[in-house]
Amino acid sequence: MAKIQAPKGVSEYFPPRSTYFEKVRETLIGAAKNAGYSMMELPVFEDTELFIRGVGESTDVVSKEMYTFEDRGGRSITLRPEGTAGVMRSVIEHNLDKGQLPVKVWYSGAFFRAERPQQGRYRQFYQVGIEAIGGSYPEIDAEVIAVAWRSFKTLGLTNFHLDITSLGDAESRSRHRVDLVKFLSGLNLDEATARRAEINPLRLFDDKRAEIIESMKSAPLLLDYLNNESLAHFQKVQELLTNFGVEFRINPRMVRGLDYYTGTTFEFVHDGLGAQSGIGGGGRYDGLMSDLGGADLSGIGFGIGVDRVLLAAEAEGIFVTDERPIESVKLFAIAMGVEAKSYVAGLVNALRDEGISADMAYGDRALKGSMKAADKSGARFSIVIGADELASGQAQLKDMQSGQMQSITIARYSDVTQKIRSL
RNA sequence: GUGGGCGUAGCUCAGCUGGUAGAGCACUCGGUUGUGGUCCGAGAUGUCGCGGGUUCGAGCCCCGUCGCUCACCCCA
Repeated sequence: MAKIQAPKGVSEYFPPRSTYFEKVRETLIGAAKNAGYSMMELPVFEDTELFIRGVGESTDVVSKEMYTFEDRGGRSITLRPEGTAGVMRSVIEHNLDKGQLPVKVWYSGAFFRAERPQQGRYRQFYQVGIEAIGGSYPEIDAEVIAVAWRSFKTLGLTNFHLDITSLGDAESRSRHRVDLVKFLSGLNLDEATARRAEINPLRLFDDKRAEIIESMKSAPLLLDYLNNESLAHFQKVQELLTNFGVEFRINPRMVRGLDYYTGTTFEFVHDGLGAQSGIGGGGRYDGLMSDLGGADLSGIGFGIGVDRVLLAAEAEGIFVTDERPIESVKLFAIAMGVEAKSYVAGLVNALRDEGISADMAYGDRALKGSMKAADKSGARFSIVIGADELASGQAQLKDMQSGQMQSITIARYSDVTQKIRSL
């Protein structure tokens, strides 16, 4: 029988690495909760129109990276390539924007893009994101950035940096665009590059080729075109971040791939990854809500790539790969002989009933093998129970770290649960 | 979509100018009638990615194909 393989480019996590993945995700979510964000659980597929209108038809994400299919009713469905559009749709649909503002929510889940996979880039990947909708105060910009910053710090990441810039408001952007296009027309660009410039002239700032980087050095920067209002907002955000102790650098050449961004935008970059070095990013979006048929509210949010943060954490040696699980059970019980087997199964079940984590050795392994299983499980204590122990009502409880043993009563399950709870 | 590298044990990999398949780790058992981590010994495990070709003989050479991977592009 031929083995069935996972579809190309998907990431999967299984023990022991899955425990690290979980730790990363929980840390990111924890930072969001800690700042007053509430959970939102959304569908992984949406009406295709949502992403065309929300993310922007001209973006690469929409034009060539979406998983789009027709459902049985003939509707065009797309597996979500990002999280913000879905959140907006749901907020509008359920009138959350008519309640108290800002609406602050977090989400976590799988996202899909049909790209050629490589290190840190998958066709199904995981993101944790937050959105704060309704309110264009600089304090919210600073809060959102600080939440991401704090989550990375809490994880123990050090080898990363934060780039920020402002794309200003529509007025600032269109003034800049005129000059930028004029500048680019004076450059001798190849056909593919010229086409990219036509779709989004800002893209050229992101080009990795040395000659393009060189010729873009004298290109007009959007940051220099911000009007007073946009500039004041951006300066306030910087001031707040500095007060918070969040380190950042202003990168006027930073480019984001989604069309909806306006004003403050930011990106977290890790230095220990391959080519896919962005571990998270986001920004403000002024017109998105109204474009999707909602109230004309501004919002700001970020998306953090869980897969990439895990890679980054591993690159920094945050997770020591000693095979021992980081989360383990309190007691590991081993039975010697058949009668003891059912006693032990009952004991483990009783412990679990009491909320005490417990596991056991199955089958007829030699004691040595069962002790090895106890060791591997990372259990805090182990206990061996055979005919002798059942007869005497006493057994040796072993501390797996120190190796010390103590005699405990096992006559009733409650004797054991009480004892274990007290340790 | 474009280019490079690689497919041999569960994992990481070795395998000479073609001659019938190896190591380390992990696993199981034993050394120590019932106490793990260290040490020692033994054992099990392979359609050498798949299909074809050349050859007396292919893991090795040739062609095709599938997969993985890294980079471009793009992005989390």
